[in-house]
Amino acid sequence: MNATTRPNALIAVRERRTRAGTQEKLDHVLASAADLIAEKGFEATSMRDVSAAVGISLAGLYHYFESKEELLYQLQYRTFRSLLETQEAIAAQPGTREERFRRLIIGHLTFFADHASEHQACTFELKSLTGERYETVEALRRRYYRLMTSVVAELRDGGVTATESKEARHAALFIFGMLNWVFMWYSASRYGPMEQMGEEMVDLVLHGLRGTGAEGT
Amino acid sequence: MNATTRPNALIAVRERRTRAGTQEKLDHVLASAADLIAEKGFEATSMRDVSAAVGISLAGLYHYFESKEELLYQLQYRTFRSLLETQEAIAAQPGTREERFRRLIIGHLTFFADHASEHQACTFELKSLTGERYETVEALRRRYYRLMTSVVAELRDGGVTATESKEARHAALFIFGMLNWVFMWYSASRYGPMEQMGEEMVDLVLHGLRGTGAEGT
DNA sequence: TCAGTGATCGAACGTTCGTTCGATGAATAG
DNA sequence: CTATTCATCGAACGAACGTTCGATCACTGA
Repeated sequence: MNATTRPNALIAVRERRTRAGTQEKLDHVLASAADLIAEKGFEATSMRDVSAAVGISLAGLYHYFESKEELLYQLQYRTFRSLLETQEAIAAQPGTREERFRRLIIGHLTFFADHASEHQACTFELKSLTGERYETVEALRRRYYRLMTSVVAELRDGGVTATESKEARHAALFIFGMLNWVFMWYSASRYGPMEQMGEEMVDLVLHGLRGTGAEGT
Repeated sequence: MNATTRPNALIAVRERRTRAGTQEKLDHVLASAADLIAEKGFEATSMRDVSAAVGISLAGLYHYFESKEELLYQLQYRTFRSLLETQEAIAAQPGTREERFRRLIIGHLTFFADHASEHQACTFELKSLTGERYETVEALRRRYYRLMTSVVAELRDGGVTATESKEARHAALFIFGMLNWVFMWYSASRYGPMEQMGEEMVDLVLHGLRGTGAEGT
């Protein structure tokens, strides 16, 4: 049972003893790496770039991550894990279907507005992970997709069908496109707070382009 | 006036005399490169990969493209140019606002369904271009954005306002998200023809999640 | 106090990368 | 027919990459 080759060691990487402050430094490395990856892409970001940005030596970086892919895996895994916790808590709160949908949309947007670099690194570097690491992150992603799809299907199908309709599942995928594409162009200074962006998106999805007119100038 | 350093030589690369079949081979190289870039990403795709996939030598590749970035530029420029021609022709055809909107949505989806690799290379490798090459492609992208936004604004604002409303511009960006995200998960065998996907998307955008109910099972 | 180990480092290894060079067929214009 | 240009190639260059190694410090538990 070797620690480096044990197949299920992906999650419990930090189980061995560490000195105080090590976890914080690891988080700092991941945050800096996310910024670099968001700016230049994962392949174009070298371990030397990361080591320079975070202020430790190249060899020292390998004390925290056994490989470059492991670094990206940790980044994606922690981000999705945190998003899922946040959104599942939001989905569990009481309220009408519309209210739950609205809270999830705004929850997604505000979460990634606070983690813009992580969003880029998670969205555009999907296939930079391989094998078990890819599957583990993909499982999280699927779980999040199912959460959102169930809420969309409640809205579209009226909560009367046992299984989601094909159109509802497609609509959920369309909505994911809106949610994630926002970060291709959004900036708070040009577009105002993300919460209002979420309100506009909810209005579009609930009522269509002609809308209720309630949000007019 | 050196051909390699002249600033405006980006478009008219093929102005010098070529032998018969050269243009076809150039297109073939770009198509193969698009497949590789879509599969592995631009940075991870080496010139050696491209040369092997297309069956010419590494040095021979540099007869067609002066650099790796020029190859990506040609790929993106030609793709957007072709998309713009197609969609501007569609937008010019007669019909109601709803019909024009529907034709453009389906036009976008079917164009990239036929050019899936090019879509990935154009969407996820934006910032792999630099300087003038980036600006040239970005100008095409903006032109396409304005075309779509004007049609969305006609629908949302009822064609009565001289300038597009903020909400209409945001809605157009949301719709771009749907349109482009489709290719993250779409496959014809699992989801059926892209035309129907477009119909469902148009219904969602026009009437919202509760919709008209006309497309029910 | 002192062994053990967590944390960090400079230097190097082997590989792959984008690009260039000089040479050689193959087509074409005069 | 011949000079020119297009098209193609093998080989190489220098740089950058991910990763490893062995050696130090600096804590920490007994």
